[in-house]
Amino acid sequence: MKAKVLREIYHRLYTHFGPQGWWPAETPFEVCIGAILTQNTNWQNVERAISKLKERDLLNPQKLYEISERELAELIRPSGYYNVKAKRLKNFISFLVEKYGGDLEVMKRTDLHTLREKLLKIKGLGPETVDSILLYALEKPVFVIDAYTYRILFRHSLIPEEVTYEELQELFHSALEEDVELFKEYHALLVACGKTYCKKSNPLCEPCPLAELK
DNA sequence: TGCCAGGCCGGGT
DNA sequence: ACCCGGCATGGC
Repeated sequence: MKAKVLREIYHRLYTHFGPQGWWPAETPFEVCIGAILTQNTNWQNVERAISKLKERDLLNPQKLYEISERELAELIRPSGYYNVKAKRLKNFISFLVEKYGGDLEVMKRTDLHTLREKLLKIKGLGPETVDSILLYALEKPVFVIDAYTYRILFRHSLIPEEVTYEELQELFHSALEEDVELFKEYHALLVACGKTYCKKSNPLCEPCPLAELK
């Protein structure tokens, strides 16, 4: 029932927006950094911050491990919340360097469920950030839920207002084939739809590519 | 100009 | 177990 609607939404969005080819980053490590920097923040601002790190050739685990938190905060300033985010980046990078030698390939080999639990314990990483890292940097079959996912489904009366992250994620997991590329593309399409139409400032979602869902 | 953006934490009930 | 203020920049 609901599973069919979720597949229908995917096809509608794919037809409307075309392939998204997410995540916009050159390396898996860059995905991790972007996932933290984009917390409640416009992607354009994140790009500025990442450019600063690239300019100085600092976009790798070892360099960011060695740099001071103050200096890091200054570099990522354009992304907003730069003090808290510098701390959050440091927390993640320390974990990566100290437990996995700074190697995402090594991290990738550890059991998915326990890895997710460990990442969630890092201060500053919540479910969306962790799942973005798992899906887009580590290629794990985990569906990412974000504000757009919630808003789009809610506006189409497909979920109750109080639905939790885990419940919503379970909805997608049970409705879809366990396919990393599908999960990546679907989430990216929801973001595209949210940015273009399903905005707070456009409460009626006009013109909505998902109009008259059955 | 004010509102918004691909969250999450910590302190208070 | 919730609820809510705080965190901050840049674009529209």
